[in-house]
Amino acid sequence: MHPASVFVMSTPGVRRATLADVARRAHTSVPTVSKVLRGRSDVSDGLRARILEVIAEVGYVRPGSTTAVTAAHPQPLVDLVLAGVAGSWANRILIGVERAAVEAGVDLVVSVARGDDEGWLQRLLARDLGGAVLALVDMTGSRLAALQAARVPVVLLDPSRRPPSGVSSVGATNWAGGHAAAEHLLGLGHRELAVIGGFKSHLYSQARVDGFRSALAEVGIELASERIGYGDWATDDAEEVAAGFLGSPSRPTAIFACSDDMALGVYRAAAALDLRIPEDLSVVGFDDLPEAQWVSPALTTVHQPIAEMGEAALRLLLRMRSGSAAVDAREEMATRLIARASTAPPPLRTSTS
Amino acid sequence: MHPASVFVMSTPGVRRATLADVARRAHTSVPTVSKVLRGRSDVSDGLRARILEVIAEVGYVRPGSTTAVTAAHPQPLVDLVLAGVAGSWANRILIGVERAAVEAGVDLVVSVARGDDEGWLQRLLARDLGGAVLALVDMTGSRLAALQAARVPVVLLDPSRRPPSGVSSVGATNWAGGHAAAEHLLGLGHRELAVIGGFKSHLYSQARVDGFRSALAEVGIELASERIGYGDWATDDAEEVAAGFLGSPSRPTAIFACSDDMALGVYRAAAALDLRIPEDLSVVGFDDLPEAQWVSPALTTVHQPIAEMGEAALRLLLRMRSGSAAVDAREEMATRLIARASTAPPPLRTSTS
DNA sequence: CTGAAAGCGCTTACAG
DNA sequence: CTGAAAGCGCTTACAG
Repeated sequence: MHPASVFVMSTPGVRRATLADVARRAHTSVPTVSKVLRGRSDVSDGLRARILEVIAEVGYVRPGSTTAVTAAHPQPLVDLVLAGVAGSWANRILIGVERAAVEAGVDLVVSVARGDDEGWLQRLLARDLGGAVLALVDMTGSRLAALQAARVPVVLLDPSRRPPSGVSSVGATNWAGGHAAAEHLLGLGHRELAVIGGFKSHLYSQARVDGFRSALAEVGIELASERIGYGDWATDDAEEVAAGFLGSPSRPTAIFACSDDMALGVYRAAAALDLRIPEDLSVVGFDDLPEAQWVSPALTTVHQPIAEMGEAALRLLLRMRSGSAAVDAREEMATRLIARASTAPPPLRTSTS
Repeated sequence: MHPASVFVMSTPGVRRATLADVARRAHTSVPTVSKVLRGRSDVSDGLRARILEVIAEVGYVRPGSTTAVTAAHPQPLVDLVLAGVAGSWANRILIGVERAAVEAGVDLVVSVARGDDEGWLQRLLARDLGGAVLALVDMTGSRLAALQAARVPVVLLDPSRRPPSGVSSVGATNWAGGHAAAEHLLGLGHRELAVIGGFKSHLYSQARVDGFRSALAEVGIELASERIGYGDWATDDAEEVAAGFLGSPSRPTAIFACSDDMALGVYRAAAALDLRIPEDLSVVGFDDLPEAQWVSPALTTVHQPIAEMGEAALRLLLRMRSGSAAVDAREEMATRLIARASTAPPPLRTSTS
């Protein structure tokens, strides 16, 4: 770097360059730089060239210029794109992202992407923003490509599929969460366990089921395929799957549902068979939605730090933008089991296996 | 072209007004005018009003403002400023405002204003956006003044105090809601009623209490002053007030709490005295938060269409911006009583009054 | 609260 | 050509 850079005390980007900065680095005076900027002819070609060079170097922009307002926002905008803004999941994401945005002094543009609507993408590209956190369930390759081509830094928040290389993401420790659910049930004495996963193609479904299975394997329990079911993440579907488990002769004493919504389906299936929770059946969910505290009995579940994931996503984005983080980072926030009233030791059985 | 030149077109041939011009005409100093423009609070209301008048009169525009740029290329951004982003109230506002924004094809910048932090205001003024919906509990006159001086259209969402003239707002029919609560309880046969309001200075508290009182007066029941209490909108404070009502010899058979949070305080006070709801005591809340459905017994409450208020606020803002709505409009969205399990006919009494 | 004073970033007029 | 000096519009820090 040029030795004269010693004069540029503050970090570039924090303080906007002034005419004085340019003058100093070009070894000339402020009035002369002003002349160059105003297109006056009474400046020698050599000096003008040197000044123009420095102007480009330090990124000087005239106050009030269009570039100044559009490109050099003192506080840039960052996008948060959500599949919807209603619901606890979206709200907690927003809480976290907003918290980090306030802290960093950036403003947040919140867009909603519904189905095939690409209005948000067009507007985002038109605005030429500082970056985007995408909390979309379904992020197609073409949309990502458009963002990459426009050099918009992007972080995927809890993507359902493995992101393409070169795309950063933030998620939760799903495997560890499934593992913790199994350990909790094993610790209570359960040996007859079943699991209900979500869509098989979803990363977090696979990871939760795998973590659960691994913990069982560690104590020598093989999870039979009849004890693994899959739902569509929603209550109704899980109710059917649970009914299948509970209606079989080798009824499990505990079920791990990979979402709280699905755990509620297990509640319903148990109620239909007059099985009491937790006396006859223990249930563990995943997510820790607000409902988990309200339902009766209160649901033991694996807490996902959703707001913290949002916070981490925005921070990662800002680090990527400033060049201090790789563009294909992956961060995972820790999950933890919250023991409530839906789990207890298994009922005593007449026949011991 | 200098952006400001577009604005100068409105007064051709005339030198652009400066702070000094404004100061002179307002018989004050340049620093004071500067303060008003930046939304600082340390200017007296009278002086601020005079300065704002002169600013409008001479058509002063902040240099470097993007007014011209925005006029040439309307950036479809609108601000939503919230006191916080967590909680059901904020979330429902956001849902409504976002819905209307998507519909209108504008993007939403969500800012959080915490206490005395004025970062959001500085950023908003720097961006010079298409307008702002302010869902702040506490909107000081100095901040509004800065927005008015910058010609940013503004709509206050459910303001706690009557907005100054020239400022639009959207609220709920609070008086009608209090009236409906009373009618519901009267219809069940209650004659011994009490009410718990929120902060006396809050518009919506006064209106709810007044509506309640009016409905009683219509059937010839005078609400005694011992039957009117005030809390701070929160559960704890309301519990104390309710304990006072319920501990008195002339115990009411029904209590109307002006917020759901306060209604939960009534629940607690009743539980502490072994009073059953609704057999011994009927309770009506206000807001219809999600909790109202989850608590036991489910709370009868006055529903506030919060998302719809958000929607209305953004629509009003866009109409104001396009000139098809007055800048001092007031819209009220209808509340409605949702009867659940916390209200029933009053208990039979041995002594009839 | 109010505004005099100092300061900042830029422009203008002009001496060399 | 070049840049010191004066000036302009605005902001900030602070005395009263």
